[in-house]
Amino acid sequence: MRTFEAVLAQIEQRIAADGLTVGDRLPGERQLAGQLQVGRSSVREALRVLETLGVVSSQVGRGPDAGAVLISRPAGTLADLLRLNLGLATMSAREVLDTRLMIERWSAARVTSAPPAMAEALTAMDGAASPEEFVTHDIAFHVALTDAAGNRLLSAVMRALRDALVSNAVEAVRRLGHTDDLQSDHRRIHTAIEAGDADEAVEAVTAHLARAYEHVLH
Amino acid sequence: MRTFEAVLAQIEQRIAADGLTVGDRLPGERQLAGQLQVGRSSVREALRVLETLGVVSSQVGRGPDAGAVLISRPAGTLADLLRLNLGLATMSAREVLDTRLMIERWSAARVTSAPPAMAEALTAMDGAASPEEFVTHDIAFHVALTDAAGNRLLSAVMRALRDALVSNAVEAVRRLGHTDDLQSDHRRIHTAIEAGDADEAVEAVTAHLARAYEHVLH
DNA sequence: GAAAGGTGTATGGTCTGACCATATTTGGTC
DNA sequence: GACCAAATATGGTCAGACCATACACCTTTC
Repeated sequence: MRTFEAVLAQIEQRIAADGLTVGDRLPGERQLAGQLQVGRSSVREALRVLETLGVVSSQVGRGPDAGAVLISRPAGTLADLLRLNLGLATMSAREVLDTRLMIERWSAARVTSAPPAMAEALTAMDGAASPEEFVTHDIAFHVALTDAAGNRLLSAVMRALRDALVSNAVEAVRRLGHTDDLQSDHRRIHTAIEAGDADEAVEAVTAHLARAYEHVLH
Repeated sequence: MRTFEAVLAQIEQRIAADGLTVGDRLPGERQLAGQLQVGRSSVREALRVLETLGVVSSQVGRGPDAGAVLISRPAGTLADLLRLNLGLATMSAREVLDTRLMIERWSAARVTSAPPAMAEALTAMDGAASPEEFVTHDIAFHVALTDAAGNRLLSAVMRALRDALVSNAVEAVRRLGHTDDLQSDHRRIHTAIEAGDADEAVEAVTAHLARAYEHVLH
């Protein structure tokens, strides 16, 4: 086992044993290296791994907030994961989009009321001047839908999908030229959720994404 | 921007520009450091990030296979992500299990034929002597179901969920004492898929996981 | 006493150079 | 041709140094 992996295991074990939680600080790199009898570079590589996994955040300087602080932000890691694996062609855009459809259908079937963020995104989309702006609010609409389902893991995945596909979406809207159909889809989804009609909400989401797929794929 | 982040961006840009794919090699750490005019430690931290994301694998020694080779193994990263975030209590076991239910329902609705791996896991479960052994084959059964749906992203997520929850599952089976009900569920799922009855397959998966949930949660 | 400013210091970030273990390549030897 | 030893390129690790940053602390000033 490489040294930094042993450090990783030690840190993880300490988090569990000491009951550390979000906001708590880890010892400094030099102190950690001394305690574990390893070089500072090995500690740094372990911390880099934890940072990549969205578990710690390093702050320079001095004071209560300096050093490696425990956080929990899996969305960024997921986004990197999707982006790089899409780049290596071991995942297709089709698979990513199908996953999104699955999550949104699941969410639409479970939300009991439309969150304010959905209505806000809806009105903001009306005034969108550019494809970029439209996609920004469109994404906010769909993320709000997922958030309303109350599953933080799915919310994180949805945000990652968003980041991985935003450029495709902007390009698709640009090719499409207009957003009237997409907008009416949005209103249909919103209305169904506000009415508490889960089946209609699922159907509306499915129809909306099917329409969008035609323009995103290829 | 930190130096290693710039290195990261450069490497990613190079992968895209040169059309590198799985199996291709990156330059050595020293050579990369020289090309980018940075220290070797910065290159190493960047490579550590890529390794964490399941995109490169480093081999020591000399020869065609030595050095940083491009791979694509997102499952390990996802497993680490879930395990650490479960440890920090920003995700609950309930949310993870609901995600699994969603994926398995989605998969059950789409598979057209049961893969051989499902039948194998089914017969292996009959002879399982310990909870550990039973869970091993149970997992193989469910992973095979997801694999049959043909979405590599979902397969990777399913494998990550498996790794994150295997200890919970073993404990649940131990408490339960017997696996008769779970086994009959498995046969029902398998039969439904072989018969091509998607609705029945989804219903069987839902009932099976609902039963399992009672013993895993709390 | 309070405000302002300067100094000290602990932190992460980076670089350099060295050494080790490993695994292949190379070249010599029988 | 087969075998063995040396050279070499690779990642892995360590030690030490220096930098930029941001807070802590003390001094000065009013």
